[in-house]
Amino acid sequence: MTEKTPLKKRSRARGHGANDTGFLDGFLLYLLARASAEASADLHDMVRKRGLSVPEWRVMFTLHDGPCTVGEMAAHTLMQQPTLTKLLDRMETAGRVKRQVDPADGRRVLLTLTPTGRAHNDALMPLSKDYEAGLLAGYTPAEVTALKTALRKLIDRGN
Amino acid sequence: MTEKTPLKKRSRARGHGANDTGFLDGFLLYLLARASAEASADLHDMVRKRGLSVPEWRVMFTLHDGPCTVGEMAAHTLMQQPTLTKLLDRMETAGRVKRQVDPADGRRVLLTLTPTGRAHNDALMPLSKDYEAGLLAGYTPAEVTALKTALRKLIDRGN
DNA sequence: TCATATCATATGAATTTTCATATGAAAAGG
DNA sequence: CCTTTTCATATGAAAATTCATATGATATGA
Repeated sequence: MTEKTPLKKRSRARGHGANDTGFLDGFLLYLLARASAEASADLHDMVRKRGLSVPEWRVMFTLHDGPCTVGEMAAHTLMQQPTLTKLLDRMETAGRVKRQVDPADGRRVLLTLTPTGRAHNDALMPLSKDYEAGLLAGYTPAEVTALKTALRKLIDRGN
Repeated sequence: MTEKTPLKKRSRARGHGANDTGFLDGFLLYLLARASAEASADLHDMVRKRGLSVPEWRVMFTLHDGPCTVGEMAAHTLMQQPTLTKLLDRMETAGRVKRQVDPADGRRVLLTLTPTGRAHNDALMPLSKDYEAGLLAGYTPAEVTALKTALRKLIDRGN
């Protein structure tokens, strides 16, 4: 009877027990991981509702910006290469992406979206933009810029 | 001969092909996920070198701040509950954590560190602090505060 | 131009995670 | 009380991920 509300189930889990003012709460890597997970949760639910897993969606979103090789994709989507290869097998079977050997270098495989994949993507793109806008509603433009700059700095530091 | 350098292998993967100035590079959720992954990578490598998986380490780190239930732990470590239950099975077998039914509520299970677990933890704690200090070296204290505040805001927004 | 080293992706067995659901404990209602 | 509902954790089969390594393509050097 209860309509089943899969969205927003990860809501409480805070405010009691221990773990509220401990070491972790000031630890940058924890804040990053948790902010990333919490901020993405609802969008990820929407993505799954449309029949895509989050890794699949990441792959397709990356391809929106143009084709790339398997290795580049692995780095971009934060996956290990064998994990990605197997995901690509499934996505190729599902008709969402296409693999073709790079004519310039027979070791590389170039990935592109199929029309089907592009359609999925186009449907999700505005959704994602709206979602991000909603997330950032409580911040001033300066704050947003500062946050993104700081994040980019962290990313580059790793490379 | 080459000493094997497992650290810092995820280094290039940027600067060519497409995907350098596309949609993704400005997308907050992408920046968050990637910053989290890149910033943590080397510490995670150190953790694994000491014989812990990253999820195990997260569980133990959380317990450093005090005992908690399985559900609280799942929320804190960003895992699904069945995933955590099975991880706990392994960690209990390995002698790192202890489970005991909450005397106040027979449904809940309270988690604590064993002495062995605590020892691992104590060894990793200073390492983690140093690592974070290194990460934040390029930022002013004000920037650090602003970043952490922004991240906390994102976390709270989800709840 | 052959070895040989290196690089990019694929493969397979073992491990881990997930999804759906079961189990058992407390709360609520009659 | 006794039934029903809700809550917290566990379980089991299926799916995805990982680790180590294989495969096949391209540089490199004698």
